[in-house]
Amino acid sequence: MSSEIRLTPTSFIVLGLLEAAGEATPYELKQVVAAGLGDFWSIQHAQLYSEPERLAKAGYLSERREEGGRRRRHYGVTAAGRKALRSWLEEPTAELTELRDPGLLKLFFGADPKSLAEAQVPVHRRKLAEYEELQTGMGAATPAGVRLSLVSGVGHEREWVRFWSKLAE
Amino acid sequence: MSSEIRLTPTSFIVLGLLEAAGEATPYELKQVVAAGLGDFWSIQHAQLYSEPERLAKAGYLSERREEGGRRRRHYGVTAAGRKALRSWLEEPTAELTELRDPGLLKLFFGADPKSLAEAQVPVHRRKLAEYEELQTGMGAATPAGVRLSLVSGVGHEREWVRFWSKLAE
DNA sequence: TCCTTGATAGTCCAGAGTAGACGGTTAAAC
DNA sequence: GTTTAACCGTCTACTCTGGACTATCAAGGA
Repeated sequence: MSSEIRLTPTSFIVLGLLEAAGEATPYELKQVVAAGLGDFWSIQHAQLYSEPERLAKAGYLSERREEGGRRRRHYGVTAAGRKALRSWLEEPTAELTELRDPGLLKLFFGADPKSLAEAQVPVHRRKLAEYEELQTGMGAATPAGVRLSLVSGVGHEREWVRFWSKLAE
Repeated sequence: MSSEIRLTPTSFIVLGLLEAAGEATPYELKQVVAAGLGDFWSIQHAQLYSEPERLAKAGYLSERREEGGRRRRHYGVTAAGRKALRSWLEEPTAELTELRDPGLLKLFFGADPKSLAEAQVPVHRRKLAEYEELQTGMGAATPAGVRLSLVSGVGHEREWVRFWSKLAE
């Protein structure tokens, strides 16, 4: 509740995950990210340790540290944190996707389309299959936002497979 | 040709652009990026000043500085730079796209799909139109890689328009 | 001729994010 | 009990970001 800090997408990821989880350690956050969210917004594991600390110092999270052993830190969202998350969610954004595709970059600069495509097709196929499997595994309890994000992910992976497959011919 | 440095995507963007341009100042690179490449891999203008300096110090670029006035620095690719670029281009990559979409992130965490979609549809439509216009403006001299990257961009923008339009209903 | 204005061009810095090495802790199996 | 593998956390060097700030130059008007 002291210094004002800039809230970045990373901040909202931490706030959003903690809001859903109730309370969690950085390690638990790391697992949640690895289980799915990481596909939509990659984040370094070290940040899941440093960012909560930063947010706690600014009053957005509460921190409880274990006494012995691993001395894990458990974080929870405070009222201020909840409010910041709400107002971020309520504000629609007109920002565009930031696309960073190493393969596309090479293609742009003149790499051989065919050999590039041959490397890209299988990984995109695999990703697509992974998404589709996640989709069939979702129950009625899955939040709408999570479901819709996956729909988007599937659409884009299909597009990639289409694109690279054509180049592979 | 002294210190070894890590070559990042930023490095290859600078090398690739300079290879195509022959020789250029950071400001000129900035304009090229703004004219198109920036859509595929965003890069901060300050980096177009610092990165060439870093590359020059490592021997990948030559540097010529104007004597008077603005003291512009003109950079060109050295043999070592050309070699590094070539071997990067020759190595296909299996890395996946890093997708960073602020709107999708909000959706994931429970933002209202409809109002989000209403903000997203117009900007994606505009981007799509911009890409299509670029496409029609391309001549026979346009490198294949540039043309193909645009094809990919169009495909993804269409996908975004499709996705958000459906949510806007 | 000098002045204003706007486009052109370059520098700087604090702080956020990345990549990955490294080191401790714990439970289970042998 | 000791080994082993999984679990968990910290650290550092470096890259990248966002944006403020300053300087240079060309053109047109007074």
